[in-house]
Amino acid sequence: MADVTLKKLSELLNLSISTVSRALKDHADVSEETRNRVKQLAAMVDYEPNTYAINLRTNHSREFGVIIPSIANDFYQSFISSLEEEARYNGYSLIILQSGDDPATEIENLRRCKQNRLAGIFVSITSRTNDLNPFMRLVEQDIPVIFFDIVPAFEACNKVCVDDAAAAVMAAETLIAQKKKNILAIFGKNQLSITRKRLQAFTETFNKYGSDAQLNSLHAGSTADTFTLLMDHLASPLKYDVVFCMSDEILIGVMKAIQTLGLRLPQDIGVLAISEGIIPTYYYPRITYIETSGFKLAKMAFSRMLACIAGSSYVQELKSEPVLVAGGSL
Amino acid sequence: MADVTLKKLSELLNLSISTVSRALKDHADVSEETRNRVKQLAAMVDYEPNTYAINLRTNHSREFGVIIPSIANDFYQSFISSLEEEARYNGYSLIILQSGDDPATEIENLRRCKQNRLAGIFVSITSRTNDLNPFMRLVEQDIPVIFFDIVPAFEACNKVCVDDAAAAVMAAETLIAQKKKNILAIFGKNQLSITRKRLQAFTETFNKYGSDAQLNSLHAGSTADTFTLLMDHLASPLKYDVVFCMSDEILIGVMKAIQTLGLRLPQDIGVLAISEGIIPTYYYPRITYIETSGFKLAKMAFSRMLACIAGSSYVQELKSEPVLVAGGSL
DNA sequence: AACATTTCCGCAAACGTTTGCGGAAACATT
DNA sequence: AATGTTTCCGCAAACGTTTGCGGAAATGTT
Repeated sequence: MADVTLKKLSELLNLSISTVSRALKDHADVSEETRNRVKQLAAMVDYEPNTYAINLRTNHSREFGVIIPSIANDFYQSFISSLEEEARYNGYSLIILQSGDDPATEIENLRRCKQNRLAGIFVSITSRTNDLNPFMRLVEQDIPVIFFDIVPAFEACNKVCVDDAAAAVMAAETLIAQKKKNILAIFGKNQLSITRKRLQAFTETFNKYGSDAQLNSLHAGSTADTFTLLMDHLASPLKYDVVFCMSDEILIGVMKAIQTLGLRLPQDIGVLAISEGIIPTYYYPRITYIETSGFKLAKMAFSRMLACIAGSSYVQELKSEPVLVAGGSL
Repeated sequence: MADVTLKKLSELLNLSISTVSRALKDHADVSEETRNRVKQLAAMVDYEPNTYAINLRTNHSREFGVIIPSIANDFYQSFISSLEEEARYNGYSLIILQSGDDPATEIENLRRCKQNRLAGIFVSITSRTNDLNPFMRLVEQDIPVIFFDIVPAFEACNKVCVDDAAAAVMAAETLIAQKKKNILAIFGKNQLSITRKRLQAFTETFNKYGSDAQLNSLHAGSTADTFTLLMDHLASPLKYDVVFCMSDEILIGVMKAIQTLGLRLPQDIGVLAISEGIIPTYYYPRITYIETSGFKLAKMAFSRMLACIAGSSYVQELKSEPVLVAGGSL
């Protein structure tokens, strides 16, 4: 029952191994009749090609590596979910490796990818990664590397990421269009590049439109930070008509405060967020947000990967366009 | 630069391939001196064994398959995160395959695992899976299969899952200890086995303790269902002093209603849930919940897998004990 | 000094595929 | 009828590793 190989098939059919192999892949060098005989028997005995042998012979596999800081994150969750679908549809599999935001583990994961001779690697670097050489060395060995989400700032490499500036611009424009006049905007840690990009684009947009809105931009390092900050700033008398949240983490803190204070959306105050799209559905009414979902990003990353495998050698930097998803919080 | 093999090493060292191979794995048949020479050169030229060849030769790989309905789920997220850590620590990798709650895709994924000759498979079956034979066939081919979370009801197989009954009992006991008298309990779809187990254990516990609490148990199919149901049942005059939520999905709907109605935790009403542990932290105060986290489950599943690979042939059914995590909602 | 034992290493087969090449048979063209 | 062309198939090498076996040299035992 166990392992049926090309050899066994060839013996049963009085053919050579080569002919059986070619027949199974519809090679023109074998007659239609023989092809059918072979395929029929193969189906009957449930022949399955030995992937180990194929990999060795062809010197490549149909597996991609995915290196991320942690899978426990809404963004990576949607990204991987979408990427896996694409991969499966194209006959590839995904190997997941978490770096736990530790550069050393990241290097170790990279080594494993190389050792397993994966067909390509998708990687979202840790916040503390500063040596990109190990990644570049893979590229030199013809293993395509696609950076996504958190990508190196300067290096010439394939990058696929959210258009942070565009998302922030869209947020600002939405608030301006809604004629909000007293805006409390909460951003993440100042040293993160994502924070700087979003903050800059956000404020610049208000200037560009010559808006007369009062804009108060604050930073919060975590959900808990945001909560205490907001409990203070949203205390009555209420000075704001809307709160803008740069990320899901912040949105959660803001909503905790709003609930605790008994404020109601959208009558008492409006809320607009930049979000992966999961958290906003947890509230009633649903939060209006600018989507930076991993789904689209994954499809872009995957098609870029296929292009690389097909031989595209130049590098490319792709950005996914944000989309406004209307809820009832504005 | 590219591919350095045993052959190249052997030529550089004037040794045979076999000796080099053995030296690298500290085989006793090669002298200490030679071993060191070999290892030194190998390190210098950055030799990396060809995994394809090793797999073919040894006829097994260090990769596990993980088949789940969808990765976009808090439970699977924590499960996989934890499982990947364990695997990596033990030199294994994880291949993720989503079935999209479609039995046909599930079979296809299973076929791919078999074809890729993975070392073992972790699987959480879809809600519509009823033919377990394809899985059993893998077991016969000496590929261990560990079912987790959603497991087959009757078949003799390795199962690792949450102790649904124990979690429900703990929930009931908590409510009784808190002397709650008017309980609104929301459960999921009645046809799901998880619902039946939790509902039964929950109500039986109240009977067992001879509680005089008023218990109203309702079913809701989704978050939206729960919301509309609760908007009705929690309308004033408020008849309940606590709401019990069987799952995260239900908790979200309940909280939406509570927020919309402007009820405050825990003064106006209490909330207790059975949860994966993420959602309860999204609210203020944090929701008190019975944890059924995937972390512990993953560790149990992995060690069971290792036992299977080591030759343990009997099947085992493991349950993870739930834990009460106190928040401020009771 | 003769023999037995240990130490160390190489030969070669095997794992299951893919594929370049060559060749026999069948067919088509003069 | 002789030649060129096409159709169909098999031989054998190659991918890089592991490992049983055998054997030469070194060491130990009478």
